[in-house]
Amino acid sequence: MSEDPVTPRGIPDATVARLPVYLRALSALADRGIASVSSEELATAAGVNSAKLRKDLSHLGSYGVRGVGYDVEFLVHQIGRELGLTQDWPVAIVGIGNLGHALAGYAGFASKGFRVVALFDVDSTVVGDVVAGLRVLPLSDLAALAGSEQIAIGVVATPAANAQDVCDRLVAAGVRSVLNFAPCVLSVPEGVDVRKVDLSTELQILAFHEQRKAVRDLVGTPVAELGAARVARVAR
Amino acid sequence: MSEDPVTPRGIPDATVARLPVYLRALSALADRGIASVSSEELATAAGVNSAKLRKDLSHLGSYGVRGVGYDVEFLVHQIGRELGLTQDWPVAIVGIGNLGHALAGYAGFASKGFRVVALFDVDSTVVGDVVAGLRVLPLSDLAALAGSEQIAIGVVATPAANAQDVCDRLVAAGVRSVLNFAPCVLSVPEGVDVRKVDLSTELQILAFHEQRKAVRDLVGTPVAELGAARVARVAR
DNA sequence: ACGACTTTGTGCGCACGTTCACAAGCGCCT
DNA sequence: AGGCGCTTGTGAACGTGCGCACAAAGTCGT
Repeated sequence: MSEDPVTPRGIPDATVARLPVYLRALSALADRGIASVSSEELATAAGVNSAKLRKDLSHLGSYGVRGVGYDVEFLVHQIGRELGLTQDWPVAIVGIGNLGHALAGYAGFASKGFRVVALFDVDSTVVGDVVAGLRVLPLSDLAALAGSEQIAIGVVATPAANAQDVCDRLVAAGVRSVLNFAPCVLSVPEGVDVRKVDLSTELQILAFHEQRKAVRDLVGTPVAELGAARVARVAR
Repeated sequence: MSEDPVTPRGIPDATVARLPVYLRALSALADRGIASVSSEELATAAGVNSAKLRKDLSHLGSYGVRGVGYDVEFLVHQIGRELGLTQDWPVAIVGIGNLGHALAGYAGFASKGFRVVALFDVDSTVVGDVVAGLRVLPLSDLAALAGSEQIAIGVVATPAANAQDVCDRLVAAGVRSVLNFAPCVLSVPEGVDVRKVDLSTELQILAFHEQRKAVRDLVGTPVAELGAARVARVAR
């Protein structure tokens, strides 16, 4: 539901997820004055396999010259256009706590055409403050913004308890792309995209692997059955 | 390189990535006093397919009673143990800017056994400040911490330019799990895990889909070839 | 005590993503 | 001008993950 395995007749999701990485690597190369790059070099810079990189880029079109490589400047432009970075994306942040503050002030937003245009919070002690040059508005003002300036992307930086309510209001205000920092699942109607950024989840995944490594070290076996955890399963 | 497609002889990566979500949903149920839950209910709460949920859980063992469901309390314990949440994970945060501040004060850390034990920064105007009850140490003190208290997880919250250097120092200090918030790829030796949390990337992915939706709306065609972007490709 | 109902655990087919390996294509050097 | 070397673009094989659908297994009612 509300999730396409592949962008219809277009670029695979896995590829789309990597394009920003390529773009950043290319930008870095451009800053260093490098005009041309081979798939091998770019792949190393982006931390991926060169064949994967080439297949990814081939989805955009046949840019790139055999025997030479890719024109850095040109590729930056093409990827940027494909990602929709030529236009300006108005962003609203809801929840101006610690994280919301940090997000509002994050320089990485502006550099790629994302413009924070509104900040919201329920807490009346925060409303009215000026953060990163913007006055924090009460959450009730969100509905009004639907008519005036359209918001493309809504960022949810509230506690989990309020996240669904905030999300619903964003959707009601016409937002169809939500970036969720709250540790919870958001349910949205068809046609609305949600992406989750979850600190706690990432840490737990790291902890899992860390635990694996610790056990491996103790046992000294390179790839050992973990015992303890699944005695019952082995015994079945 | 340095990335296992599947945890050897163990739980698939895709499953591990979902376990924290299940855990959170289960904790919420437990808080509401619910003792038992079916795969269907839990799957809905976690936003996944029920068959997928059952298969995921089956990797941990055969907990769950046919005709009844899963014992919430017990499952919380099992998933927690599998993720290594029964132990305490010492975390160090490097880069106490806007984001570092927010991370240091993030309550979600403590709740799952992650304990922030040290804060570092290069900036001498920040060093010495007390953030979230911890004194910010100079980056040069990082090496010393390797001997005394072992750090399990290092969080990189610096600008991209410093990230690789910081990461190298963390690894040198014995850290084998890194959570990277800097918008860049980190290269690490074998045996070290890196997970990336990237604002800008997430926004760009949302922008891509948003652009697709905008084009679809304009054209009115449900699943249309996008033209413009790939005329050259069609003509081949 | 037995049968009907419910829910788990999983075998199987399918689609997606990744990687290898190579043919096609382009520039450069002689 | 022609061949040689380099790099792209992609066909094909492989592995992984996902979801359906069903048998196994346990509970509850009578």
